[in-house]
Amino acid sequence: MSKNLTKRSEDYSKWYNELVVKADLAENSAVRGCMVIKPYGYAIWEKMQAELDRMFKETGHQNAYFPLFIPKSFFSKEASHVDGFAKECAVVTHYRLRTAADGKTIEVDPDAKLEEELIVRPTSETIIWNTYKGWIQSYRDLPLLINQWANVVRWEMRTRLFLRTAEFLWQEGHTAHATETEAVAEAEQMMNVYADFAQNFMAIPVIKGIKTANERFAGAIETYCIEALMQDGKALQAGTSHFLGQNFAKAFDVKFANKEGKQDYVWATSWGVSTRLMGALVMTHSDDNGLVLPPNLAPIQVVIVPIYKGDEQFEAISAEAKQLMARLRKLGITVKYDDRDTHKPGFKFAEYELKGVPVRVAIGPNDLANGTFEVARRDTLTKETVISADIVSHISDLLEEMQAALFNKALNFRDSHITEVNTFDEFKDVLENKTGFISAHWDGTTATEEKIKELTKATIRCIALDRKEEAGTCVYTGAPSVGRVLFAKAY
RNA sequence: CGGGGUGUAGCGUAGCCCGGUCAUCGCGCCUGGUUUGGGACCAGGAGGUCGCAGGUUCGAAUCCUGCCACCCCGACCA
Repeated sequence: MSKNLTKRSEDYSKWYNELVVKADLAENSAVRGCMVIKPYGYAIWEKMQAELDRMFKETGHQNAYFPLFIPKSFFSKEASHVDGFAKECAVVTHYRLRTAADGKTIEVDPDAKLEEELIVRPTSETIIWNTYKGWIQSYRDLPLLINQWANVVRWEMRTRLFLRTAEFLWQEGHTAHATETEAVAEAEQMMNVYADFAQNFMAIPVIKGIKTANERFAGAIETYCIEALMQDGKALQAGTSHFLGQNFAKAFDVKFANKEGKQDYVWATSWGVSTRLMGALVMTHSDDNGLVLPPNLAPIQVVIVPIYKGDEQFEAISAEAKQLMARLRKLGITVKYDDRDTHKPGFKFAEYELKGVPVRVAIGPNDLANGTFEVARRDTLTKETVISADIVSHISDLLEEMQAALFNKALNFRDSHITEVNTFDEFKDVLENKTGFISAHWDGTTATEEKIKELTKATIRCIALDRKEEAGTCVYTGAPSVGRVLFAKAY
């Protein structure tokens, strides 16, 4: 086995793919564009799910589940929505197979053609709003705050593990409100929930902002987003929250009686994050030795590796290891004791580094004699010797410290890759040579945005919510601008 | 869907131009032994319809045609 993964600088894509596969997170399946999420990768996703679900419930949301199939006619009800998704839908046309004339193969039974084709959901706005129509009559039924954990299918031309697969797992929140103000507040709240989750739980710094009209979700009035920066200097949209106005309510005729007894259309939001966050995790923190997991997300937070000669030493070390394991578990820390005698310690060290286990404790005869443990941390790859009396609090503190250290490291990288530019030459130079976000004035037109994209491949990632008001002139056209926006090449 | 590339054992590959002892090598796997503080070593062993289907030929991994899959670049996107 080659000791190092492909150098990031040479080919980041290859590095990423190999890392995902070698860290045992996922692989391409036999089905075009789909992926198999392997147990270790899925365990990370489960941790993310649990935390997000907790945050959704704390903000008053409930989970529900809606059908996988959407009648084609639902889709055509919201015009811009269908425009946005029509080109990437899987469609069910038949409901039965039969044995072919050759008696061996199976073919689609032409007699079993559906009256109306079913779309495999690429997102669930339409089927959900069709359902909400029956649930909402009065302002007393509002707000309706629902989330669903589901899989969706988007027939993408080109796929990439975690970042863009034909089928992916996600959650999608769909809420209905009596007023515009309340719906906008909900969309903003969920963007903040996502930002908190990304930063505090995944240790991924993000920029909160709104999308330009060009980048907006199909059918939305406003799209809020969180944008992250990967180690190769490309941006990744990590989550979105949409204010949908009354577009879907009108399309599906969802009205309610307000306090004055008047009929009005409800106001909507939708918001989602997906298994793409797994890709963000890999591309934000990992290094050439493998995955680097923030302690909050690590399926195994601490691994204990024994170093021994002979059964007697093994027994003594195991006793010590098991005692430490029990004490750590009492604090809610997940620990694995790797007592396999089929692999040498060095092999195990490398293996757990590849998997991104945050803390490794080694116990050998020297430690046994001295009453110490060797503690190694994954992020810095440093080792230190800790005495028995301090070991539990040391590890507990270390996990917290690492969580913060990973965030700060990513934050420093991100902040040092936001560059203000004032000329288009500078824009192109920074984009090609330094990479990252470019903060530049823009005249606010879609035409300019598209022209810049055509010339440089950079898109406007977002208009940051915390940008300062600053008069200037557009970096491309020289027309007046009220503030800077963030450009980047993106995944 | 357009351009480029690849497909040989579980993984990574050599061979293809120039058809014939060519199915190569490394890792992994199995057995035995010695090892164990950073991916062990020695010896022996198992494992392949050379992506699939046709064609050319006495003979095809190698040449031709079609198809499929994957990767990269573009368009699209969470």
